Amino acid sequence: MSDTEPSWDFYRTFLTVMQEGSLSAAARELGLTQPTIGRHIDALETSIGFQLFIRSTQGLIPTEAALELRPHAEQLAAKAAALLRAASGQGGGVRGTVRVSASEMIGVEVLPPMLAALKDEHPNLIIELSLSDSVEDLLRQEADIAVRNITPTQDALIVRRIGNIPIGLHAHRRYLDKHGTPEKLEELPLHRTIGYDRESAYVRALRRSVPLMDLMQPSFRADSNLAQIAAIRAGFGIGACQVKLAKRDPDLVRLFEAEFELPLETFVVMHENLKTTPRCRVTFDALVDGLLAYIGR
Amino acid sequence: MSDTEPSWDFYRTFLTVMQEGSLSAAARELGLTQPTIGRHIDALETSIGFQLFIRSTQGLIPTEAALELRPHAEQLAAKAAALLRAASGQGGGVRGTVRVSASEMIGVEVLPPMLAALKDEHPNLIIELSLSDSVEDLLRQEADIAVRNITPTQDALIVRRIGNIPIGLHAHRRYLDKHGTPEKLEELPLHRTIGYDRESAYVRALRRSVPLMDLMQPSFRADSNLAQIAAIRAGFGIGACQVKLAKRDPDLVRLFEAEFELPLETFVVMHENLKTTPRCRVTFDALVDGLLAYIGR
DNA sequence: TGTCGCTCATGCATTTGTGTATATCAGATA
DNA sequence: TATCTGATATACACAAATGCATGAGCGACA
Repeated sequence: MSDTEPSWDFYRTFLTVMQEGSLSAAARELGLTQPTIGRHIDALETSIGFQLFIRSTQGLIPTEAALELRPHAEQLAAKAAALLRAASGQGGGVRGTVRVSASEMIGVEVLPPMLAALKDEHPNLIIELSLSDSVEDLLRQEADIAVRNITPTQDALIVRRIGNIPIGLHAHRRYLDKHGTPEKLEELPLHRTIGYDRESAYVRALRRSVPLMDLMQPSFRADSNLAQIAAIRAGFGIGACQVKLAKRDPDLVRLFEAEFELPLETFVVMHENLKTTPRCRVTFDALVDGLLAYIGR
Repeated sequence: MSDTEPSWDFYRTFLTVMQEGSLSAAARELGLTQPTIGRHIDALETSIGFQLFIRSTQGLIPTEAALELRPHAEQLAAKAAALLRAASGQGGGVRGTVRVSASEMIGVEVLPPMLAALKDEHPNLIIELSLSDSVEDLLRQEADIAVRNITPTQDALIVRRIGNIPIGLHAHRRYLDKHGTPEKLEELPLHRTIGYDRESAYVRALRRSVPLMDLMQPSFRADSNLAQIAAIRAGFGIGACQVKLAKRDPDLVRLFEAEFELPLETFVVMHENLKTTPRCRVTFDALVDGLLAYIGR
């Protein structure tokens, strides 16, 4: 065990090897060569005093220790990326990289036009969009700004409440023509429905507020809201999706408009430290304005 | 502006230069030479595309940009240190480095015997003690375990409430012999008292709960509780300190035992991810047990 | 079985980075 | 003014890290 601190570059190499699964793949990723990567890992291992990988001819198998160090290396990488983003914003005016995190649905269906307009206004702005629902993004600085659907509990965050995005039950006209349009909620179990795959916290909360959900045995299960809306559009059956999104397609029919509507609370969140940073400031404002317009105030 | 990501080692060099104020000092700190440090900074500057320091013959003056990047580099360093601590704990059993954060008072007067006993029990444990009251330590992983006096609001933390450490007014017998012992609280303004220098959040809360405090114009002001207790011990005047600590010195007299007692809530806090880590687990337990014993259950 | 594609390991030439030594400048002190 | 101590910058030699080329092992597939 050497007494001197290992090069921080070794941590990056280590993480890349963990992510890619082999020295060669990590080398391609980092723009280095496989022998170099191998030597980095060797050096890191001797430095910390234990083995990180079991070498095999079909790749590297991480040891327990390596698995335990991985999250640390990921956080390190997140910080390094955040530093680089901060650096990219230097030089006056609105410039540099801003990283936005949003759910798949919001990120794919709702944000793009807003971000496009923002880019038109600020040509020097580079926008990264990370599709994730993790609440910890901002604190780990994996993103600068997040669009979230639950109240952020953490301090040190600037939270702007947008309002409720209405969720309704929808089906494609083609499906309804073939299988009939349910008149009463009780008929729902007789229909092909689209639901969640795993029992996430959100789904459990949903079950509590809508007891009816328990009766439904979805014939199409997907955790991805995007996959769900794709299934609705494909005429697979009846599913829940944002009312505003469904309205864009004239062939999507809303069902039980009076009886069924879930509110999806929406927030735009940013770390307090970034509020004076021009690139984050304008992006935050643009998202707030855009989303307010989207829900129709 | 180069397109390739700078070496993470450059970040470490940058931070050290910021901390030390010169290339030469940073070189000594890092065990490298001044030309090497200079080249690192050069490389980092060309990589991010703007100047970080204005060179002068008596050191380096950081630019605005450098000042803005510094906190990012510090967080990066904290993460790197946390990774290394995690690595130090590998290998089975209780081993490696654990970093404890506590207030000056607790860290100097209360913890040392507990930590000594802990070390006796686990010889392979290396204990780092960081004296700080910052609440963000744990989230930034600047420490593994913290002893705090306010309720931690953040999620993802394991919080163990210890109880209240009683704070009382005390003076040295020598002072009382010379200036008399106040009989009523109203006499306090006539005495030499010891108080806080700046209006911290804690002091404001204290003022609210003890209106009398407003009448006192401390003749000795210090933010450091250690300095305050030192002043009490030196017979400077009347000040507040932990009752348990005062009891250790037979010449310290408690005043207004019936009328004045502030509770100092105490918690031991750890990040949830560390609860399965042996070195953190045993240290957490030792601190909880030790502090419970200290307040006398 | 032979070949292709992937992997890691190793020897060697080259590039890159580092250290040593030195020059230069600014400020404090006698 | 002379001197000492701190700082950065630069030239040059050396050490260290990297890339290249190659060898060898394993699995998929024809």
